[in-house]
Amino acid sequence: MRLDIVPSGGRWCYSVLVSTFRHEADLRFAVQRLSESGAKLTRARRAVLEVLADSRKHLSSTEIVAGVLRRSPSVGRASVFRTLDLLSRLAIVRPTFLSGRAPVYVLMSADGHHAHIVCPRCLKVIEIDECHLSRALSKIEQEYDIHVAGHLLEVYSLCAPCR
Amino acid sequence: MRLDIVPSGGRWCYSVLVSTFRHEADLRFAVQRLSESGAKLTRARRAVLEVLADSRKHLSSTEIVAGVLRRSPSVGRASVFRTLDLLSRLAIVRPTFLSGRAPVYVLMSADGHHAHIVCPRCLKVIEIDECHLSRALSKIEQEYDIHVAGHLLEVYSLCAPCR
DNA sequence: CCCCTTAATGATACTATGTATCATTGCCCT
DNA sequence: AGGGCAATGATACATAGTATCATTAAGGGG
Repeated sequence: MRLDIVPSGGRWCYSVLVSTFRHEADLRFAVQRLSESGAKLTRARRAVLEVLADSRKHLSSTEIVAGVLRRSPSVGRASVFRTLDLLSRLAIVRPTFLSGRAPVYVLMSADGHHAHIVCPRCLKVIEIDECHLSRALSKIEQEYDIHVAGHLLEVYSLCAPCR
Repeated sequence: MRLDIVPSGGRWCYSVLVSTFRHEADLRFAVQRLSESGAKLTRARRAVLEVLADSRKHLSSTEIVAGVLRRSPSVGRASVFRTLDLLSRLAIVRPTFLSGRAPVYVLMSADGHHAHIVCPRCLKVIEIDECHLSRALSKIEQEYDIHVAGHLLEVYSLCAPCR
């Protein structure tokens, strides 16, 4: 079972991840990466992925647990956390600290990157589709003699209404 | 008291921040930003900053609490967390998830940015001094009509020994 | 330089988040 | 279809972070 595409968030990750699944395609991609890694597609894992895919907003671990219990009451709390850890190791989600009370899981794209803008006043999050980082990353690859597997970019900036 | 340069990490941040204070200059910058914000420079806050400044490695909230208690036994647990929250709101530190068991606080530079490479195998962290993002950020500023106040870049890549 | 205001503290008790354990189940390969 | 073993669910637990509130001390104004 191939893991560690990105370091696991570990204990605290679960409480701070929020989903940005927005399309059926994201769900299919996640299921595929899961099965490619050798992990079994169990009821608990399916439930977590479905909750993430169904949500139109970022979810905290608490919200994910609640959603899973609503959908599949027999799924255990611990399995939700285990699944979030797994998804995080597989770079399917990535925990970030967006706001104090609503930490979130962000979904990494298929090639392992994610970018968003956070407004520090209203805590709104704007997903960035194209982050224009390829040039900068090439330079970093050269300088540090590495091969970039993925990246997370957070930009802090007031949004238009807050300005 | 001007806050919210960057959203507070909130509850979970404290356990996942790690310091990257490495120079006296960083400490002075932090003290200055603290006083500029209107916050008082108390014994508890001084102790937290000194622990961060003294460490040559990333620290979890638990390690920070321990370090503060060693240095100033009278400082209360809660004040350490309150201070970490404050520092995070002032963009002096920023919580990130580096590894499962050793989440860390990263120090933002004076102009509000930070970048590092994380090796997903050995969890080593390499700080990036120059991240070459200015061009990419300009494009993002144009596209989204924002003025970037700071950013965090995490690059995931195996380090040389692990490759 | 010493009050005085009030932000901040420290102590305690508490809540919430994540985890170890382990007997049991069910996924998936052949 | 069956069996091995990954994964589960339940429970109890450990640890991280917070609310509360009486008390203290930072630091600005007089």
